[in-house]
Amino acid sequence: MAGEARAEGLGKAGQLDFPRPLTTVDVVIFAILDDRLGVLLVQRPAGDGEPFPLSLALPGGFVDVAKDRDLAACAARKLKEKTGVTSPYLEQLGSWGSAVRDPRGWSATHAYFALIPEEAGVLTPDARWFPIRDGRLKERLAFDHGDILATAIQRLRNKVEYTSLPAYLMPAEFTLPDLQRVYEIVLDRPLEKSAFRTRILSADMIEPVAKMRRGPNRPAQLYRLKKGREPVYFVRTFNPPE
Amino acid sequence: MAGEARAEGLGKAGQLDFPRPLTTVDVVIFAILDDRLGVLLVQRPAGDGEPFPLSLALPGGFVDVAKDRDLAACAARKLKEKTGVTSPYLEQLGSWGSAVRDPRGWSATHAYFALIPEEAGVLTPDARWFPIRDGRLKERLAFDHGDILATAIQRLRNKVEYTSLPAYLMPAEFTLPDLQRVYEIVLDRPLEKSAFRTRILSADMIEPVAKMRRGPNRPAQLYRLKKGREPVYFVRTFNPPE
DNA sequence: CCAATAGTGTCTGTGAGACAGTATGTC
DNA sequence: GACATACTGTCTCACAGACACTATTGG
Repeated sequence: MAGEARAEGLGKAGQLDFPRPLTTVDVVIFAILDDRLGVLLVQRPAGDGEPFPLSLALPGGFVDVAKDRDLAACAARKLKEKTGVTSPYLEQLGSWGSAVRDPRGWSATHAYFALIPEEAGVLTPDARWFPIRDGRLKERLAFDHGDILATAIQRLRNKVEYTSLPAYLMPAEFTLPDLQRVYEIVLDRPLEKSAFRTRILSADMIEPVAKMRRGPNRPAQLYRLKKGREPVYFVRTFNPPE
Repeated sequence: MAGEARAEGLGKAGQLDFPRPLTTVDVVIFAILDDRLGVLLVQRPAGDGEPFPLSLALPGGFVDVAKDRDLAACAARKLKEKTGVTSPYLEQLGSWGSAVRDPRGWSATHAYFALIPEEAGVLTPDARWFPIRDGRLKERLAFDHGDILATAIQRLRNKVEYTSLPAYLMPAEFTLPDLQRVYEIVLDRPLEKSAFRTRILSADMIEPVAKMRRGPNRPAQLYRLKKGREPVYFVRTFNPPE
C-alpha cells in the first residue's frame, strides 16, 4: 500500500510532488422561461491560451483553495456570481475527469445542477438563458459540457417522474395548474389533471395562501412551498412510461 | 470572465501556476457474504507523513495522470487491483472535496460504488470484508470515508427499492429465493414472495437455465442474468415504507 | 348566456400485500 | 408418509388513468 502510494508519486517523507489534475466546478442552472425549460450559459473568454475561446459553456471555473471551503460552497459561489441567487435547489450531478477533456491537461470537474425560479435571476452580462427543445440544446458547448448538460437534463426528467423537484422552479406563489404546466414542460408530455392534483396535494409539500389568482375565468387557489424544503419522493412514477 | 479566471490563478499567457487540490478516487465495494452485506476495506499504510496510519479506509488513491485515461478507468483499476474483478457493476457515487478532509491539504475524491458477487473476489492481503449491520459499519474509517460509505449504503438501499441492482451481487446462476434473500438482506426487511416473483419475472431481466438447484426439498429453478446487463427500473417501490 | 379555466367524482385497471393452497423433492 | 421448501392462486386495497361532470369567474 505504501509502495503503491509511492509509485503514484507520494514520496517517502509524505511529499506530494507529483502532477495533479486541474480541478473545476461547473453548474447546470435550469429555470422555466417563456413556457420552456432553459439553461444558463456563458461565453468563454478570448484570451491567450484560453481553450475554446468565445464558445458557449456552463458557468464554472477552478476551485479556489483559498476561497472555497468545499465543493458545494464553490458551486454555490459560482451560482451566486452568475445569477445572484443564494438559496436554490442545488444538487451534485457527478464528476467528469479525463486526460483529454481539457487541452490544458488532465482535468476533473465536479458538476452540480441547480433549479431556480425564473424571476430570481439577476444575470451578469456574459450569461444568457438558452432554451431546451425536445430535450436537447441546439448549441454546441465547450469541453464536454454537452455531455454534462445531457446528463443533467436526463437526471432532471428522471427525478421529475417521482419527486417534487419542479416546485423549486416556481415563483413564491403559484397555482396547481401552473405547477402542472411546469411538470409537463420538463417531461414534454401532458399529465392527467385529476391524478396530478391528488398526488401533489397528498404529498403535503405545498400549502394554500389566502389569495386567488384572478383571470378571465374561474380564479385558482394560490399555493406556496411549505417550509423545510426537502424534496418529496413519490412511491410511483407518473404515467408508467409505456 | 478572463478576469475571474486570472484572479483564480490563470496567468494571462494561460499559465496554470496556482495551487491545485489533491485528486483521488475511492471505491465502495459491496458483496454478500455469510448472509450479510459486506464492504471491502483496506488498512492505511504506516509510513512517515501518511495520514490516518493503520486506520481502515476505502480502497482508493491518487489519480495517476500517466496511467488513468479517465475517472471511471481509475476506479476500475483500483477495483481490479484489490479484488481481481474486471467487469462488475460500477457506478459513480459522488465527490467529496474540502480544505479539511485530508490533512495534507485541499483534496477532492471521486467516489464510486461497485457490486460484485462474493466468490469473484481474489483479494490482496491488505483488503478484508467487513459486515454492515443495521445499515451501519461498526468500525471508524479514515478521512471522511465514513460519510462516503454511509451515502453508498443509503444509495444502495434506495435503488434496491426500485431496481434490479441486487442481481449484480449474485453468482452466475441463482434461484429466485436466493435473489429474494439478497433483496431482504440489503433492505433489512422481509418481502412478500408472490409479489416479488411477479415483479422480477415480469421485468424480463433473468432467464431460466436448464437446471434445478437440488436440496432436501423441492428443487428450485436456476436462473441467470440476461445479456445486456443494464439495470432494470421498476415503476413502483416495494412495500411503500410506512 | 357563453367561454374558459378550476376543481371534483366516478369507473376501471394494475399491481402490491396478505395468505392460503398446491407441487415436488428428500428422508 | 412427514417435512421442507418452491411455486401458484385468490382476495383486497391503493392509486393512477381516463373522462365526464360541476363550479366560478369575466365578458
